[in-house]
Amino acid sequence: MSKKTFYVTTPIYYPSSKLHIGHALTTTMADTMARYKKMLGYDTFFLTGSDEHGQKIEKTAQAAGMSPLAYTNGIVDSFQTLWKKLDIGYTDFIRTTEPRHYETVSKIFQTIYDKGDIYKSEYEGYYCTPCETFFTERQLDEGHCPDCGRPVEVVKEESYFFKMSKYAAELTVYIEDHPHFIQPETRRNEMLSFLKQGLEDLCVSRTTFDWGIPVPIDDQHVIYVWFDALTNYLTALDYLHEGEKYQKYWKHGDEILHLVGKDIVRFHTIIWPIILMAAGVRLPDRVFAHGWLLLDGGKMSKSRGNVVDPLALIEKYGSDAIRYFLLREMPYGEDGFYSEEALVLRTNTDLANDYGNLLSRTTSMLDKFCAGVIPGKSLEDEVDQEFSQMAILLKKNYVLHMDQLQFGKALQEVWKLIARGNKYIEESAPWALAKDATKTNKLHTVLYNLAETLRVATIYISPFMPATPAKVFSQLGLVDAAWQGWDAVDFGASIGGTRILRGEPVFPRIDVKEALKMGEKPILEENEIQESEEGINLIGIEDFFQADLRVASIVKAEKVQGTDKLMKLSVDVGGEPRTIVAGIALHYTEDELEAKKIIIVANLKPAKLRGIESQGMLLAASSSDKKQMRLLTVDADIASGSKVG
RNA sequence: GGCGGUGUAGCUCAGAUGGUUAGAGCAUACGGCUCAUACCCGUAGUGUCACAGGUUCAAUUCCUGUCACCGCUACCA
Repeated sequence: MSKKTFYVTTPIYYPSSKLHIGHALTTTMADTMARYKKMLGYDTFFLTGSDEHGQKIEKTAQAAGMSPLAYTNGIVDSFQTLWKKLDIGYTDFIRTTEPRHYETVSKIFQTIYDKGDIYKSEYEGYYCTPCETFFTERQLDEGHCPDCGRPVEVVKEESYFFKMSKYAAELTVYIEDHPHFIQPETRRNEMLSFLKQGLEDLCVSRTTFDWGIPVPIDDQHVIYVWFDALTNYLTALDYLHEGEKYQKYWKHGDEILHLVGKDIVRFHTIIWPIILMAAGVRLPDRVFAHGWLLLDGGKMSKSRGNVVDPLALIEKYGSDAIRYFLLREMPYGEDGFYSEEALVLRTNTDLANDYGNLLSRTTSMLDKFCAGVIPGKSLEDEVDQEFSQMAILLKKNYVLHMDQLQFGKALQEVWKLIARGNKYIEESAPWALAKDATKTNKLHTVLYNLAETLRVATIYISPFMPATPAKVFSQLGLVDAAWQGWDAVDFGASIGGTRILRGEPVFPRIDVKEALKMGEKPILEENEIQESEEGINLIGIEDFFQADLRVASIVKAEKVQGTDKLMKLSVDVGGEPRTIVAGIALHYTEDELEAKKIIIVANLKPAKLRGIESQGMLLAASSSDKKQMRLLTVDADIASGSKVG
């Protein structure tokens, strides 16, 4: 019999800025779920990725004088670094800029178009000309552009539309017939009431920017947002060729689960199912919306400067502690609160005092009273039996809560067993038993039960905290994988005779005052410039030398037609002519630039900007408000092509 | 504006088809223990269960109203 399958996804994140701890929440949930299902023996596929198209990326990259792809490459790297540090074990990482995705999106679009569910019409929206952006009525700030505050105008644009209206009734029936499709319940109700108002057709293409997947039947248009972004869930499974992964995890899969934040529920529970219906593809089983991780009562946002940098946090407290905090503290489907103090408190009480200390006192007693060997169980009275009974109940509740994504409750169940262990020590006072030769049997039973409690609890904990189990099992001497898996989760295994290896505390107690002293300035990411000044991300000299910096002299400068910021520079690098496109036209005129000696990155991957290939990047300093920008140059003449470094 | 939700111990929250003393964890106080990471164990509290009416023998639990907060109310990636 083949294994049951489980497919879990996170949203693909938008790389216009760095990830914060809120993103880490969704991804940690997905990872924990994937590890849990894997532990239970499911054939599991876990997908995360990045959503790299759109006007915002196009503009940001342009402002940085980079191609969109070059720009997102760097950010995607930072995503992957974070996931690695958080022990996120995804099966695949999808980028919407990959060829496989282009082809998949085109295929779906074409399929639905051929079916007659996509048609050409006119999109009417509020347009801010200086910002080159469309807004909806809701987004407007008292009738003005929310970005620049200037008045907007109503503009019509030719667009392709997706006939969502056609499927509204069918979707409503589906949601009603599948009570667990949208969770939690309140979100489901919101979506049903949204559907009750009827659906409008959805605008799925744009002509105002280019950075996206072209509409297959009309290259004047690029596919807009949701058709592109949501389809990633199928791309990664090779829906394109209806390949093996697609057959196994999607078409005939046992469970498909999308984890999302509450802000994008509608897209996943209305638009996405309808795309699938139109394309004749099976719908996912569950879309779970979690709440936001709020910071001391306020929403985390870049502009408020209170974005928590997860990397710094991991560095300081370790990834398992962060994961534990996130999963333990977030109430089901609702917003939770983060503060460094709460994190430290949680880590100390649950991980250090209860769990870590139980290991510490158990291994210490095994060393002192049993010569470092876990004894066999040699007696069993009522108290001892309580453990096996608790463990049975724990298993039942744990599975129940995990399947409902009630991570906090599942953990609380595990901690009941841990707490029982600590209480049991007090009740049976092994140090007293050890002094009485007639009570050796009891002593051995007590210590066996404690070791067994730790072993079992650690199995339950392992999907939440991937790094910890190895340490604990090693201290308990239970290095054989046979003791560590779900098959061995029942209390009462024959671990007697195992030699333990007491070690350092797995979760040292954190001095709250000490930790928060830096907490006068908690771990917050002020902005990227400051961060680099403070040198938080230290790099080695070899990293630096990866960039080939050269002196170049500008031969000719000309503004790129139809842009505000771009300047096309013809430069000479030690006799080699090159073209560089840079976003400096607001700060320099053509004349000012000519004959200047500048510093360029000579080994940057070429990128096309406005159709012009830019073969490198120049270095310039800009003030934090971007109003000032000055080129790097040399303070006296030196030959072009000279190496910098 | 419309629809929906929430308001319970200092904090985070559980709970009751209405029925004698309303719960858990954390924090606090006191006591105990010494195997342990100043840890663990025990004990002790404190609550007009948002406010005002109503139904009922009986409401914090049901109903109505008020106040406060929150979510949804389509093109944000």
